[in-house]
Amino acid sequence: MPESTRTAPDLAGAAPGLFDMATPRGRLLRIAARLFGEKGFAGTTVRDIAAGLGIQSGSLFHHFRSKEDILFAVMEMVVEAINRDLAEAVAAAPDTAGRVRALIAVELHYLHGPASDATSVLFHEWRALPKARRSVLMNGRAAYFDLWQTVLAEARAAGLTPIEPEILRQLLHGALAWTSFWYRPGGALTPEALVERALALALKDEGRAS
Amino acid sequence: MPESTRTAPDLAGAAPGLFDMATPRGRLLRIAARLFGEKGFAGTTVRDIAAGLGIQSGSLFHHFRSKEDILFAVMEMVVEAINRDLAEAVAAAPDTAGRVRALIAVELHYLHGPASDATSVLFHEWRALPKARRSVLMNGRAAYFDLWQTVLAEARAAGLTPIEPEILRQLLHGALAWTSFWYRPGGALTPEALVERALALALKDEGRAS
Amino acid sequence: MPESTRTAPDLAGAAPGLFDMATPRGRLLRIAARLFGEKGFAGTTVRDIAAGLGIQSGSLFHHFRSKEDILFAVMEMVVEAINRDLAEAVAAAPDTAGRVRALIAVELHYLHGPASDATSVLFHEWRALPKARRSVLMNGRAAYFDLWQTVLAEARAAGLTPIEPEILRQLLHGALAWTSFWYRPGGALTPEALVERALALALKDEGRAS
Amino acid sequence: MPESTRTAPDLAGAAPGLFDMATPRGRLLRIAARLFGEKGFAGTTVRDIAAGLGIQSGSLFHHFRSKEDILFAVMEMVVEAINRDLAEAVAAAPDTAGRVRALIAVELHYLHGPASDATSVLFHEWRALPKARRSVLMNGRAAYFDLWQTVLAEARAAGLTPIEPEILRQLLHGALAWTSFWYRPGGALTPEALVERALALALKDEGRAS
DNA sequence: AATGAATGAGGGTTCATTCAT
DNA sequence: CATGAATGAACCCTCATTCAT
Repeated sequence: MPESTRTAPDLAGAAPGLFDMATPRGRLLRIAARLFGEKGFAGTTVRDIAAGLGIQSGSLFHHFRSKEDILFAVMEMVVEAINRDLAEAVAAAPDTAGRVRALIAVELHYLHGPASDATSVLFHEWRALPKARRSVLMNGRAAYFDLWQTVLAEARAAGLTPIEPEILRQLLHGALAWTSFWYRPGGALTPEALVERALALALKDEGRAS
Repeated sequence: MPESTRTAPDLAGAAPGLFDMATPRGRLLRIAARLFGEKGFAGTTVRDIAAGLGIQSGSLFHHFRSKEDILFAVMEMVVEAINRDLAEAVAAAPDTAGRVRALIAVELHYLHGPASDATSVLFHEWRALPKARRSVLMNGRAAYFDLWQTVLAEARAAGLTPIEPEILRQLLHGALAWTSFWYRPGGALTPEALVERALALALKDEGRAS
Repeated sequence: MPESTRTAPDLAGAAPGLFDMATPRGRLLRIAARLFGEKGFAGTTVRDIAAGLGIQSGSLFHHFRSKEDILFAVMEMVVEAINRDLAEAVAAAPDTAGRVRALIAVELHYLHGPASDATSVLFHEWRALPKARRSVLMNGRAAYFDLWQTVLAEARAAGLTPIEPEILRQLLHGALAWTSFWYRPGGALTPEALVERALALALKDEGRAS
Repeated sequence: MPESTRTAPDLAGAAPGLFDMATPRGRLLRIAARLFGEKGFAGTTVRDIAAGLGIQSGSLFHHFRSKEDILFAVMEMVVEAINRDLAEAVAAAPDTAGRVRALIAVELHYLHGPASDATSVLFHEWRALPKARRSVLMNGRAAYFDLWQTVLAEARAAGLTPIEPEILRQLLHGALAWTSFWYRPGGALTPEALVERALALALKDEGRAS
């Protein structure tokens, strides 16, 4: 188990309000994120979303011009929030390994904390977007990818991994993104422990598992 | 780069005929796998598949009772083939690290070799199946998961990784499955090199990257 | 010919609005009943029904979840209405023979009056319903069958017929239901006269034909 | 109960081979009649019929040019057979009441004896035929209707019924045809007893029920 | 903003029928 | 005669979207 000084940033408090539940728009996005996450974008109908809000399906279109716009808005919110949190967490970390752990912790926190629905959607439903909008999103994620790559390059320079930063980033991203299919917090494996396992995967001699 | 003696099993020749192109059924599955891989199951219409075969959409239903049956058949074929190849490759490997490499190599071969379409579908479209059929598939994959877990337990016992076998299996599965979104053979990174990177991720002191 | 004092209840005015023509739903049911009666349930397409309403076929499904639901709704309305009218007519009849005549008159009125389309459908298209729904309908008709049987038992006790009530009920029901294939009001045989013929069939020494 | 001297013609032996089971065509018609009777013409597919014969659906069309032709052939066979039997039975009857009983007995025998499937189809599926073919069939039934009408006119002249022959014929036809929906031989009510009940319906002072 | 009836294109599927083998 | 793959039209139904109220 990680010692307290190496503990990942607290997972509970972050992204407490990815969506503003005080506004109809925020509530709509929250419901949509949940449904897209559960049943997929294609498997979710606008009627499902409307029913979740207690309104008629036609009324959705006063808030968004299309179902796809809803998906895009969900993704955009995650992109912005994750960018912000990631930068903060990395800045606060004391050393290279801490920065890698921070990246992993933030990503897992998004995948399994209060923003899990929306983050799942961002990670697993991007193929539902037309190419044009995908690239808009990719632009938004550029800073995020840069940050990962910078930190991983630093780690490699420090001899913590033999793998090229870009490849390692992709492999880790897959490993983390996939956790949304098998990991659920609340079981025997705590989120913090999962962070350590992923860190052990990323870096040699880090993250002792058990 | 891996030395020739440690080279992964040749990736080019395996699974040359996942589908029997001599039969209408085999051709249908091949086209369907490609389309499901490109546009997703929901995004592919039976008319798309029929057009790919040069027949009318109604004619599909002489070969399969439903679109879902086609998806299931595609997945089943991959499951069977991958089970077979995996067992063979592991049996032929000389030592623990070799067995882990064999697992990775076979999985990546399926993801990026001649069966890449079908394998992508298996890995990424399982949510399109009703729960009942998902579990049928999971039964078919039990041997596959067992094999992974056995080998990874062996690796951990040998001190090659600190991560619990089940967790490591899931993390690696995600890392590998995700490659279908970013990796394409034929570029600077050869399939064999990718195997070594994944191996370096899995095991300490293995798979020197560069 | 029946004397005026024995005349069956007036056939023209009853059930003026089996379907509420003020609502889209009521208009839909009316058209559907007519088409099902003319071409059978299987021979009627949802496009036929929609065309009869001047809307698109997809719009039907805002009112009913399936074509079968439309059929069921048509039948249900007849069952309820006929139950009500039958009970009223029997209650108003002065004696046993009058009660039998009331039963026949109401049944024929439904078969050839304003509700003729829907009643034909109820009598002749029940095989188009799945068994489960058939029995729901049968439950709804229990009161109706009971009434017939009670009155016919009374008639037999009075020596008006030698036939067991249940058998007589079935035979009469067939005789009356079948009239929808050969009888049309407006010809030489008035509805009232037809009632007397059916009564003569049911009871000895009643309903002098000519 | 009828005395033995008034017993209806034996029901067991007639129409033993409405269809010639020695020929493929005969077997096909037998299967088709059964399926049309059970599930209706519209509810029966040519594949159902073919499956019943153990052949492929395409092969049906070597015997009949269309599904409708099969229906028509089934009906034609019944019409011919029933015409023949009816004429014979009426000729053999000693008196007016005996002739009415013969008509009823033959009709019920067709509806519930070995030819029950085909007869049900003739009586209940005529709406599945296009008008043109319906009238061909009606021509074939003219002799049959004439016979009924002649006998019923005789009965009326003898004071056995007050109802006009044509109307009585239609009412009785309905009563008898409808038995295929509720009566099954083998129960408490024997076919012979059912004949007597129908006779009691048709004629005053005949057919004592119990 | 919300309604709810309507749209209209498209979806998966069925099925009688054809025809080369 | 039988096959079985294919046809092609039609079927019931879904669903994102529109719009008058």
